[in-house]
Amino acid sequence: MVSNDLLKGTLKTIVLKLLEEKGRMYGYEITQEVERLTQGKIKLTWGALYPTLHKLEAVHLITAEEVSIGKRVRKYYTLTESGTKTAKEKVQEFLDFVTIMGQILNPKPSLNLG
Amino acid sequence: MVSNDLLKGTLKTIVLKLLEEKGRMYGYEITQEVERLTQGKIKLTWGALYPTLHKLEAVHLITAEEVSIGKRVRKYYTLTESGTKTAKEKVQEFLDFVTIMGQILNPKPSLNLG
DNA sequence: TTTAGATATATCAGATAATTATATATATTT
DNA sequence: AAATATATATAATTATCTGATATATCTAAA
Repeated sequence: MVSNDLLKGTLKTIVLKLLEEKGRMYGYEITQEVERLTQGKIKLTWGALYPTLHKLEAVHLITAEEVSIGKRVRKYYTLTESGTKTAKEKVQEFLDFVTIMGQILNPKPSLNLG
Repeated sequence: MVSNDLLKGTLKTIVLKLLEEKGRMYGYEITQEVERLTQGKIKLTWGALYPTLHKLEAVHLITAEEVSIGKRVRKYYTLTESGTKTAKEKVQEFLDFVTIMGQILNPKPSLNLG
């Protein structure tokens, strides 16, 4: 498992990036996808994820759409236009952060973008 | 400037790593060195640094030594044995974290360790 | 000489954000 | 029938950072 401390501040970046990739996701799906992509090394907690989704919705970076699945209601989230822009910015911000941390932690880090 | 959010959780890692490199440092010196190494992109605040130093001292990862410089008292910090071990662990933990984040953020990140 | 800026440590109030626990409810598998 | 997986949500607690404030010394310039 990844140290929780390090994850702080990356939750929004993760959510926005996944939505950018997948187009449309609901909360539970996001936690599952993160677990899958990281081989279980990152597990998002609901207590962190749902408040974050609501916050992102409140500032119009994502929009919610309720879909009935049988008797259950599922909330699908999609990026808004500004959300798409922010997603890119956040990812770049993270890459910059890693580069700068590398200057402190010594190993010359190179991030090969695809 | 690096997003403050991302810095959360890395302060201990930064402090321990710098002490490992330099052997002996005082608080103000640490903030200066971080600014220098990152070209001013990371500025530690005293409100975060000093509590962290006190905390690290409390759990015996570092020891403090007061040195008189003229009329001024300066507190030099040094890694303990377990502090040295923890420093290495924390750095590795960060490198692992970056690798895992890369699996979410897409670009295949490679960290070339010096 | 006095004053501004750099050096130096420290704490506190407030804000932010994550963890853990808890609540609720349906669907599926055993 | 019970357990597990699916699904969303909130509250209390804890951790940690920011920004403000306080205090004091040293040094260089006006």
